[in-house]
Amino acid sequence: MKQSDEGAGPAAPSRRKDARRNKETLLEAAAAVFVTSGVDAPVRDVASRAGVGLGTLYRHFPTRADLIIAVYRHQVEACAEAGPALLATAATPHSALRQWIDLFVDFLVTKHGLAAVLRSDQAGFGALHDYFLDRLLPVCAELLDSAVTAGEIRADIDALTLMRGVGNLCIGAESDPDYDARRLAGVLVDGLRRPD
Amino acid sequence: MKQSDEGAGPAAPSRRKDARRNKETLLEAAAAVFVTSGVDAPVRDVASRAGVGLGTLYRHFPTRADLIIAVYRHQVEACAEAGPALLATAATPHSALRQWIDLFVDFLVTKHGLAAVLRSDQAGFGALHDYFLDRLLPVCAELLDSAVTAGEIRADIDALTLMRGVGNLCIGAESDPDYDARRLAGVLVDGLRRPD
DNA sequence: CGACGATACGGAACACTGTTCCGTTTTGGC
DNA sequence: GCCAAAACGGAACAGTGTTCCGTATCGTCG
Repeated sequence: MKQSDEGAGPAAPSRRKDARRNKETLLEAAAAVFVTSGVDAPVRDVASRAGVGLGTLYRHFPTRADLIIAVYRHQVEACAEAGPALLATAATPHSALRQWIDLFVDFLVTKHGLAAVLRSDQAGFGALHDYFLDRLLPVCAELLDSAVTAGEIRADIDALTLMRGVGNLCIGAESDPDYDARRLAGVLVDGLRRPD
Repeated sequence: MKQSDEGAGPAAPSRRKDARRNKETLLEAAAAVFVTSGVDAPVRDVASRAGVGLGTLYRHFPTRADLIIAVYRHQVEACAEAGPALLATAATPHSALRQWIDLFVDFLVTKHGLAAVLRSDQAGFGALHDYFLDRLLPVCAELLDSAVTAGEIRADIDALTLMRGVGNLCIGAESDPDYDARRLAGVLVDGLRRPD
């Protein structure tokens, strides 16, 4: 309902060897191109780097967002799993929240243009936005709730607003050494503390 | 050196009546189109709404950024002038800073897509970015310095980082009622307070 | 081993941008 | 009224994402 391969299982790999190989090649090419040219790199660059035609790329990844999701899925999963872990090990819920936000910011800041495209309303990027939210919002909400329940922070900021805010703070951070998104995110999380 | 009409005086208006009229018409058309379709609206929409050709538009506003700057110049000026005024009337420098940030956020949030394009690295938008910074950064720096000097806030966030952060927080705020950029900016400014 | 249908491939073609260019039209001074 | 300078209009160019379909390849089945 949300995406092609989310509705009915893990999307059985093709029976054809060339198809499987091309998909793998495309993922590697995309990862390489994203590192050097950012996630906004022309689709043609990815296809040609992989040595395949545009049609092939689009069959495997119907939209640009699907390609980006596939490339970064592992890291998003890792970030999602880190939430509960931090909650268990950190001194306080607020500390866990702060550390988790740091993780999230580091992830975004090291992917050229990801934060920007994450927020984009451009057609076709909705899937990307949705994926991140589906996967990470519950994690953020749990951390936030814990901190609120512990009385450490104010209760008038919801998880969605916080995540979008932090994501927005990361936009452009990778291309400007004078802009310190990490510190800014830290200030934001500081600002959540109960005004008292 | 920076822009067409900034280097050598206020850019003498054309001696031809049709040229002056078209420029005015274009500004009105642009303002109208920006309100309904955002500042990302196709240039063609502005030209056709104004009833002129593309060539005419581009002669008056060599780049899209010039058009946007011209449309919002008044409001940017007003925001810039509000800085010293707030510093003089507010109870504390931090309060003045907060109120000024509120003004800035309100301005950005009410202009569809302005915050996004302000931050954009797209070719041709540098002028827009530079204009905002030239005009508002000194104002922000003064407010920030006053608050730091008064010992109200931490000193490790510079004006550029703060402005870009606040600008980023506003991205997408106009198209999502669940995202409260104003409140988030308030939290950020709260977070600037000396941790003590 | 040799068809043969399903599957996947490649890249030309399309739609939609911003921007440039230049032949044509309009204007204002003489 | 004439004419050079200025401005106009929109076709044409360049760079995107995306679609489409004729062709090539693969895996199976006889």
